Amino acid sequence: MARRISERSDLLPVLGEVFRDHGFEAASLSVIGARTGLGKGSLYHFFPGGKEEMAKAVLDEIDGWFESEVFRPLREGQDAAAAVEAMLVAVDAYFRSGRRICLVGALALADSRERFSAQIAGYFSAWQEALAGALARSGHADPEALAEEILALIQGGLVLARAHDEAGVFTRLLARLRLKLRPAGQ
Amino acid sequence: MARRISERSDLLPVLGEVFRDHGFEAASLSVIGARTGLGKGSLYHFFPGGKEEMAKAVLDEIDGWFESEVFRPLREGQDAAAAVEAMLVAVDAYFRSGRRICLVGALALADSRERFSAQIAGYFSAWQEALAGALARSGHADPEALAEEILALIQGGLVLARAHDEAGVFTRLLARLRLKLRPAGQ
DNA sequence: GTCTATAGAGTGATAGAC
DNA sequence: GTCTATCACTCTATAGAC
Repeated sequence: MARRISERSDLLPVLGEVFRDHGFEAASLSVIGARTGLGKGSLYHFFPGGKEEMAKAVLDEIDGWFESEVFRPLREGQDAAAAVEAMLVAVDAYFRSGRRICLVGALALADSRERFSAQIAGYFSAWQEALAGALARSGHADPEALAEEILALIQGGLVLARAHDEAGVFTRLLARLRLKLRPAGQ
Repeated sequence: MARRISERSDLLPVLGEVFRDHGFEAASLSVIGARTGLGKGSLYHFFPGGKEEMAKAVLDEIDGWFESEVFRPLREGQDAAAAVEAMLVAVDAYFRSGRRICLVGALALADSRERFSAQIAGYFSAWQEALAGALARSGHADPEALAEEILALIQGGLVLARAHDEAGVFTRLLARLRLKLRPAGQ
């Protein structure tokens, strides 16, 4: 019974992809076991709270990634317009130009939404506030509404890309968004 | 064994709400039975193909509703700008100003997506083509891209409204969209 | 008798918890 | 691995309309 070096934090990216692929309900412990290479015993050792604890840990990890790679740069970037552009680059990379869905958005629409409502709402609120701040600093009018619109475009773009199974939709929407943001930026 | 008058078409709205509330996977036959007031016998009598046939029938009904209430008016409306405005009114009513999610969009993000991919893609394609036509007739530049953007805003707005459990997001996005569409309209 | 709508016990498979 | 609950689904049995 070899003791394969597994750490909770190593499991989170795999769990994230499993939940993205199947959703929370349909991600069964056997699928999770197959993808992680761990038995149910090990999974419950790392996550005594079961699937719910797994999903919460994944959401925390996602929130942490966006906090350091997206939200904080938006808040602290000297050049606000450049920070917004950097956000678009990071978002395009993270969502693989529309080939990867947003787990937080998907959970918001799912049956299990209430279990994670605090984390879901927190993620979008933090994003919107950080983005609105950067938009305000770069001279855009009504930055809160514009930030809301940009978040909706991103989430809707991911829905449409998945619906058509064609990532181009997402790329086109981001390109149009860039054009719209440019005039005020320089 | 009283013979209560049930028709397949009467069940579809209820089934639609069950799938909206729980998603396809998590909508169990016992939940469906409880909400419809029918036993498994009746459900399998109306839908021999089980849950999958139920969902496909619901998607067909949704597509039919949008076809007659949204897509056809967009295609055939004499005043194209008024037809687009009428679409926004119909969409706001259908999604209860953001309190009701789009089942088609939710399925696009779900595990079961592949079973319904043709219907999902068809719904969004028909919508986008009809909308792009009306936008072109009312004088908008790049109508395909604008139609794509409007669809993404609607879908993203529904995600955000659900994420924040606050329908106001959706209403605000629609209001902003109206402002953006007005200049070219008159 | 036939057809349609109904009810629900019973099937094997599989779920998540531990 | 073991547990119990629940899953989707099958099947038999009904009642009433024709």
